[in-house]
Amino acid sequence: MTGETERREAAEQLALTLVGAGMQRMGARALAAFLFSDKDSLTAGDLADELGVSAGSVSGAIKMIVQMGLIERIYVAGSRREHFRMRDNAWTTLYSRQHSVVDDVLSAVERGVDAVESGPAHDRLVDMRDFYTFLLSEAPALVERFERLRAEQRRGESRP
Amino acid sequence: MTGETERREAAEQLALTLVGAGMQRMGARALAAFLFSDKDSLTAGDLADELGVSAGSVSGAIKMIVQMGLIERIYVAGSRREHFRMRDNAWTTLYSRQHSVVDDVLSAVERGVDAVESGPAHDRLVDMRDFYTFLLSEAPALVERFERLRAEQRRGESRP
DNA sequence: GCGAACGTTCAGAAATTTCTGAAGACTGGA
DNA sequence: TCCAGTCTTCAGAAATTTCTGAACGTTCGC
Repeated sequence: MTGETERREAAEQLALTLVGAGMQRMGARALAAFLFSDKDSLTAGDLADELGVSAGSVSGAIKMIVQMGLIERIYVAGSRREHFRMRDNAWTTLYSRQHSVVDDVLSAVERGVDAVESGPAHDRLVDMRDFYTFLLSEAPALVERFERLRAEQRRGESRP
Repeated sequence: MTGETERREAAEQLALTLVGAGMQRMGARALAAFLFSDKDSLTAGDLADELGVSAGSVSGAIKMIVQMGLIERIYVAGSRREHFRMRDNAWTTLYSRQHSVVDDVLSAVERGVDAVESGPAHDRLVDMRDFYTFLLSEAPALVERFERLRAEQRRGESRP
């Protein structure tokens, strides 16, 4: 709908929001660059130019969002450089991985449940454990439902 | 099951895990103190003693976890101090509030969808929007399901 | 092998966050 | 009104995180 300036601004705006949501600054900016790029893939050098930061920063940012499962390396014939692009199922992947953080919390809560005699504190810890256990148990079905829904939408679009 | 030392250790362990999950240090320690306490309520002074930190730090930590919806102020007859305790539905509340962060992200994504001509970037942004919109739409039903489940469990326990 | 193009690592600089302690504000009792 | 107890605020100190730039690998073409 608009020009390059608006695109950049929207990208930076999204990056800022992600930082507000707890993401690291450079990782968020790099992610936004991937989201908003019409190229098939970006290299570390592309990112450094686009974001105006050092190669070192880019290296760290890429490492982070690769390990979050949001981008992946792809091999481009005839290019020696490392190309990256967003993964197809980036968001459902991210959602699932975030639950491993919940797993860690749950382990710590479990330890608390064991360490505390029955009483108010014990009950509170059990409540916390029960809720997050429930969340974990429901997550896969949620993702599955989303994917089914999306598949249906796609079918619907292709025969209009 | 054990003594005061184990309880403290389990509390500090949980606090550390929460920090790893992105929570602020002092807020996490205060929250753990509430979780692991058998008292009906804690005052700012109690917390400062328990955690061994300044009144200023405690003030900030309490403000934070109140605003997260995890603890609430209660009025204790005959005491001039401010008493706090964990809220009954702390975890479902937290889960729901976290989604207002998602709301912010969605707004930024929406802006991106508008700012970008159709093409790969546009498609990517639409994908992202669709997933998080789906998550938001499913959250209330998820919480409701949990509460129904818990209510059933409680009924089961009371007539054994 | 050699050299050039890229990427990574890491020590230190810069920026940011977090904590403290002192000063101040509020509350209820005398 | 004054006072004592309690909590909040805020400037600056301390700790932590983040970024840079230079040195070091790696890889590929020649």
